[in-house]
Amino acid sequence: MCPASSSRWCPTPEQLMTLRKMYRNGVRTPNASQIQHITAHLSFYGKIEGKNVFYWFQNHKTRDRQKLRGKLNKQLHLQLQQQQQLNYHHHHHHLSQTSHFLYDLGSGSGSTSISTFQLPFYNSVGLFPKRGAREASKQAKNYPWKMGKPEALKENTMLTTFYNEDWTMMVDVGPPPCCCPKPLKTLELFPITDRLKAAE
Amino acid sequence: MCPASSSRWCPTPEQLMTLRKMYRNGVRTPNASQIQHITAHLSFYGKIEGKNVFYWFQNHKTRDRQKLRGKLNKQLHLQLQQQQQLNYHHHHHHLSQTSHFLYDLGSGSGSTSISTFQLPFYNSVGLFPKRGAREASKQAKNYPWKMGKPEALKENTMLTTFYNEDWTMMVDVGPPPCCCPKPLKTLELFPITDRLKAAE
DNA sequence: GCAAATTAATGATTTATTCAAG
DNA sequence: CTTGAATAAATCATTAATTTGC
Repeated sequence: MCPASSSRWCPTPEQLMTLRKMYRNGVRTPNASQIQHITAHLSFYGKIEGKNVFYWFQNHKTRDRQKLRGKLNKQLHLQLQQQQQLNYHHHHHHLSQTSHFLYDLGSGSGSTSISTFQLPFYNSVGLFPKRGAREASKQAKNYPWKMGKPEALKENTMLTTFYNEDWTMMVDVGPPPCCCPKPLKTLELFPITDRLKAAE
Repeated sequence: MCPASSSRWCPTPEQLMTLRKMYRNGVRTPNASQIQHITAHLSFYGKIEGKNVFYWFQNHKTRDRQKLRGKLNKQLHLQLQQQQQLNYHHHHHHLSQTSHFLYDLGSGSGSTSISTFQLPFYNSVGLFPKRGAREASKQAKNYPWKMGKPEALKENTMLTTFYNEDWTMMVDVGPPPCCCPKPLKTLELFPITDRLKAAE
């Protein structure tokens, strides 16, 4: 165990047990006060500093999340594959019909219980007089997701490669007024300005 | 997860990852065109509709704000507490050497020649050049665990019995409004009035 | 059995974010 | 637009587990 001249804290079993227990009980990011308490009391079992406690919770929380995420990913892997295959078929099925598939997926791929166009929006807006006229009018329009088909996308046949960092950036920035300058598959659609902040 | 017959959208990990990334990159309220893009491309990873994207951003934005607000409130409380503690420390700095080992272990064990007592998060990061950052940062940064030694503990001679389930729970749950039924020493320092969750 | 070598855990730092206040 | 405050994610670095060759 920790060499006498260790440069880092080595929790004793008791300390570890205690920290874990606290974690289980919901402690995640103890504040300074709590850290002090914990440190003070754990110091009974061995050398320990406040920062050790601080770091321990940080790391434990993070790694717990990671572990969980990994699990979920694995669990979803099968379903994912299935979905992807479905999508693949779906895409291929419609591919011959050119532009249709894209927005079809967008608004119709789901069970689409709803006949599309009523809903939620009205809830949030119409019911609340609070909203200013400006917002109301803004939302009075069709919901965003009901829009027409994005023509620019219809020609994209390489989804697998299309989705990438650049695309993300592009979408992030928000659409510049002009449309695709170059009709190439991915990047050309959106002249990437460096500004990441989209206008609100 | 999502049962095949689920009535609501269950984002796949890839979808979630992508959405989060876009959020991080600044997307907040994508317009219809953007939603179409996003939906179309995310549909590659699984079933998804435009409204899902729309709602996701709505909800994420809202919840992010809520979370932040909560955090800020907490921090306010913290700052106050810490200030109080600082004052306390200044007044009682040399009170007793008896159980010195306790807090000494807590904050003075390492090189840590830091003079403690600086307000946490009085962070002057960036003032220090990259190299030697290790040493420098030790002094430059202030973290919650940099707070003063818990003087209150100095007089606590019953750690063995004090540290128990109850204490753990106390720290975990966060302090109930009422103060300790048992006036133990350590508790006095932190009149934990705070429900960790402050008023909105 | 036992160390050197290698790998897995995990402690400690640094970096990149977030929203909103100024 | 910039900055404040505080992470949480990513990364670095050291310790513990373990494997391996003898």
